[in-house]
Amino acid sequence: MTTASWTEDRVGALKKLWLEGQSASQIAKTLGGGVTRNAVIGKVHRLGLSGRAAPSQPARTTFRAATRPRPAAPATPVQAPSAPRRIEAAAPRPVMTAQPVAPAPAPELPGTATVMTLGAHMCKWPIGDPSSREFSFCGRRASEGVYCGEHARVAYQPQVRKGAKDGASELARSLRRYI
DNA sequence: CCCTGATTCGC
DNA sequence: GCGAATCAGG
Repeated sequence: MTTASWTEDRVGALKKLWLEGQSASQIAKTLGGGVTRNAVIGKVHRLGLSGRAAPSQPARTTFRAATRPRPAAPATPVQAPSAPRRIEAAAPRPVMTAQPVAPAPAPELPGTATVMTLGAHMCKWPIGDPSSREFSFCGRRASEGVYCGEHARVAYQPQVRKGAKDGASELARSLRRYI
C-alpha cells in the first residue's frame, strides 16, 4: 500500500490498541506504514476517542485539558472546561525482562489472538515482538482483569524474595513460558 | 532529553 | 479527513 490511509483494518487496530492502553507512538510503530504518533493521535481524536486508561513507558498521568497554543488566534472565547475524560484504573503492564525474541509458540500454547481478533475478554498478554507480524496475544479467557489467570500472576508480580535463588530461577523459567 | 497526549491549522 | 507543528506536562 503506497497510500497509508486509514482503512477499516487499520482503524480497527488503532481503536483496539488505543483502548488497550498502548501509547500513540507504540501504535504508530505497530501499524507501520509510515504513520507517526501524530497521525495516530490525530486519528484518535478525530474518531472521538480520547483519554482512556494508562499511558505507556512511565506510569504517569498526563491529563490536562485545554491548552492554548496561539497561532494567530483572535480573541477566542473561553474554551469549554473540556469534555469528561474517562479515568480508569489500568492493568499493570507485563514485566518483560530482557525479552530476547519469540522463538516457538509451544504446541498448545495460546497466542493465536491477533490485534484484530482479540476480544474484550481475552487475555491481552502480548506474545512476541509487537512490531513483528508474528505478534499475537494470549487470547485465553481474561479472568483477572485483562489477563488470564496465569498471566495475571506474572503481570502482578508479587515481588522477588531476596536470596531466593531457587525461586528466582524458577520464576525465570516460568516467565520463559510466557514469551 | 526521554516520553506522554492535546490542540491548532494548513493542506 | 489528514497529519506536522506545536504546546503542555511527567
